[in-house]
Amino acid sequence: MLDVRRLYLLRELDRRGTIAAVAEALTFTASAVSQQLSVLEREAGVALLERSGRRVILTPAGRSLVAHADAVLERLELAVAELASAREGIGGSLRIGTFPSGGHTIVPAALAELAQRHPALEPMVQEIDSARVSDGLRAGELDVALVHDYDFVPASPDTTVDEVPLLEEPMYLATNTATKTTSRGNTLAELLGPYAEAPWITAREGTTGHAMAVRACQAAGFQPRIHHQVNDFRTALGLAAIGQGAGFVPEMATAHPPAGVVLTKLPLFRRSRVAFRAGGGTHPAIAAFVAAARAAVG
Amino acid sequence: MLDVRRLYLLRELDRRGTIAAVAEALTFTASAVSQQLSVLEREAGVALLERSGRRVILTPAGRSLVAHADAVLERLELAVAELASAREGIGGSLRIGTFPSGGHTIVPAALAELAQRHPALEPMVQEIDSARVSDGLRAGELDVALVHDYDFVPASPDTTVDEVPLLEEPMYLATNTATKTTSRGNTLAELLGPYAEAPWITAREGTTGHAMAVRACQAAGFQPRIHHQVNDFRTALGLAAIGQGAGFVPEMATAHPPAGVVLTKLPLFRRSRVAFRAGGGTHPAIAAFVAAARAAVG
DNA sequence: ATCGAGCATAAGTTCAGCTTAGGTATCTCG
DNA sequence: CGAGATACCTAAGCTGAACTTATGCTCGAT
Repeated sequence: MLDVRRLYLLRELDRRGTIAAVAEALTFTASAVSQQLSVLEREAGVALLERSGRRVILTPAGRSLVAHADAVLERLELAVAELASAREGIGGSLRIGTFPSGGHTIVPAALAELAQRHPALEPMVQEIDSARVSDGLRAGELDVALVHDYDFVPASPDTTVDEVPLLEEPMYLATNTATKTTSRGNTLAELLGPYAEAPWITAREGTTGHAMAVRACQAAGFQPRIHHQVNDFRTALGLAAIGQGAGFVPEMATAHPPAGVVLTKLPLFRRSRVAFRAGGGTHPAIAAFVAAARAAVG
Repeated sequence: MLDVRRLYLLRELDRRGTIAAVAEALTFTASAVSQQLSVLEREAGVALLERSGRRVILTPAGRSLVAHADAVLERLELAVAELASAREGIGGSLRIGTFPSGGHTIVPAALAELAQRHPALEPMVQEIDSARVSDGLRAGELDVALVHDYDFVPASPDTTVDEVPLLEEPMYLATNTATKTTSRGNTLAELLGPYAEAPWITAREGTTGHAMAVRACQAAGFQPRIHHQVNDFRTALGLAAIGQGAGFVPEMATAHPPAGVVLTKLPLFRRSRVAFRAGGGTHPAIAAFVAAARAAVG
């Protein structure tokens, strides 16, 4: 019988790219991971890895084995969820990951609801970059996470993670009274066009928020001149208010804008979702969090 | 992560009924099995077993966990099959189980075919009672097996075993020239009725062949007086030939009947199939055996 | 009553799987 | 182009999980 722990290592290698990264994530030494993968390969009787420069890559056989590993681990997750729901009551710790603006808004409301309904549950919140959520879930560092994506920046599909939609909110263009121009229409190009030469305020490079801003401007026909890179939407609004440029903010951040800001609703959306390990959706603590998060967004 | 080896033990306990039987089948001590199941139960956080007299039975939670174990192990079997097909060539040992009359006829023909096509494959044949085939497959003592069932004796469905049909053959009533009566019809009752008071030759008590004979006679309206219990159809034909009674034989055994035997085709069928572990159907050696067996039965 | 079957627990043993240590090949950068 | 960093592998030693052995307890059959 194939050892599922070794299949798990193979899967992590596929996702993380190097043995060293797998070892680091699972707090082993690289040697241990290498040895276990060697054993797996010997048992398989087929080459699963091959060296490529100083790293290793999976052979086709290795990749198809990862697909089986995904299926097996998903089913095990389902079994764990069922056992958890068989235990009476919801309790224990629940590790929650969230993107920063989710932390401000959805999370406190959801946690208040959750604490009231399930006092034995100990939520542990942790801000995390959306791109690292999948790794965190697989490694067991997180049980559930709030994630989002934008138009123009589709999330890459990931079979190891299940997601339930939470919220779809329009993005707003934040400018100020001085720079505001009367728009001639309400397509994205018409709304953004007047700011083709303006300085822009975006999220930090490498984030999906940044990519969304760039691609939205490109779709409107220009390359934005980015002056400010801040992840905090309140800061972005503050900069826009004092005429430092134009920026994108989600509806969630528009509740109490600073004086002088002008907000224009855009035909551009951000979708927030709750993510968890594939098969984990029936886990009572996760299901309770999902329910609380949905209640929190109304 | 749940340990799949422990889930495997739980599944075997569900199938075999006692910890001692599981231990015996897997060549462990009962103590080892008991300890591992205790650990599984502790990890699960739910009662999986409860004592019932001097044995243990699975709780509902335990049984539902077994269902997950079935799914996981089936997927692992699929992975193993795929790895085997990725290895170039078909070789290694293939453990074949067969019921006795299959051993006479189908198996030699199939093995000749198999040896010609795949000389590196080492078939290992073993006669085995059909009732024990499922256990043997799960325990890895067998890779593939010829099994059969009869009308009136349906095989109990088993999710851990996949089967492909091989042959459906009519059963024959074997009598001799002296005792033969002219039948007035061709329903089972009409054909068997004249022998209601005759002595009968059946397979040994506890086999499906025995159960079939009894139930067929009951369906024809009488309780057979069983004088001889032999599993070997040649022997049964020999007894019938010398006027020792009436018996049932499958078409497969009617090729060269002894002198004096009268064979009457009955509206009663025996179905032969090839069985293997669920998920194992794509294993190249198993697929090759299935193909050879189908070729052998024409 | 007695005995065997079945399971659990305690204690001792063994080996799979880990770390440490050291070596090789590859990539990067001054 | 040489030095250092990175990534992996192998050898050797160590540790704990999982096994066996030994023992006791309970239940059911004779």
